[in-house]
Amino acid sequence: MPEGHTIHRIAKDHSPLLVGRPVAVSSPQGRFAADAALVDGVVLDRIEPYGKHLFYWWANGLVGHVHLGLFGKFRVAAGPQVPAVQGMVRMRMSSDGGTVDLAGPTDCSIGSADDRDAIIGRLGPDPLRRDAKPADALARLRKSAQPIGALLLDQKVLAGVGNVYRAEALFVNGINPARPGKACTDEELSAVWDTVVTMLRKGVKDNRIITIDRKRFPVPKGQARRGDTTYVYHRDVCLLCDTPVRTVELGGRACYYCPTCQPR
DNA sequence: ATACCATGAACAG
DNA sequence: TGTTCCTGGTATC
Repeated sequence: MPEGHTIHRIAKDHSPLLVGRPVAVSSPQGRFAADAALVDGVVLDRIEPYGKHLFYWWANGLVGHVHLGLFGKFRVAAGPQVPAVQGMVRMRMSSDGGTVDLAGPTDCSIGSADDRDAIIGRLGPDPLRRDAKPADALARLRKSAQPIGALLLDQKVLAGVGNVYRAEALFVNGINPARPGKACTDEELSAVWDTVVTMLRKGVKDNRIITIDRKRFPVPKGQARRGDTTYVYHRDVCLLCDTPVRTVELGGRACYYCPTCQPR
């Protein structure tokens, strides 16, 4: 399930299978069929990740857009053998390097480079991109009266953070999610940005979300269980202090936090 | 067999 | 603010 790290990892993993080759593009499920025909058999030049979005640069000048949303998933089969379709496959991309199937995306469409620019124009900086300018995100956080928990989910502020990383990034910085952005210090806000960069990069590397850093926050003996991956997200009690975790609805979703470690 | 839930976001009003 | 859409895994009957 996708936050920004998933998207960057997908671009990394799928590129060697598809980029630089002609790709057969189809839509077994049907809804992408008309668009698929626009790029069927065309060489794929690049897969570009930005925040939670993927862009497919085709050699004929068209640019595909995929947004996984909450349910979107890829299935990959390396090698030239094309596997049988399983389940609802909106888009299938197949080359002699491998086959990639996409199911359940919020968006899967073919457009122009201008369409791609328009989408990115609506997004804040992506902490995973080298060209990211944190100043843009920090300025928005600093001036907003909105709760920081809502701001971190807002893709116009910064692109790629989802419900897990927002909770965890606020936790390790001891910030209550309901605190307005403008009530945070510059130091706190830049620490949050740095945390998000570190966490997302680790997510790309691990190909999953593990935010626990035992060097930074030693976990009390007996508190940790095998398989723990977060401090507060989706937990009953705080990993560090055992206080019951609470949630507050922010940005339309439940934000997990520890009332002890993140006082108001 | 059915209900419900999930790391998301666009759109209506 | 509420509604809608996308899929599949797990829980519940």
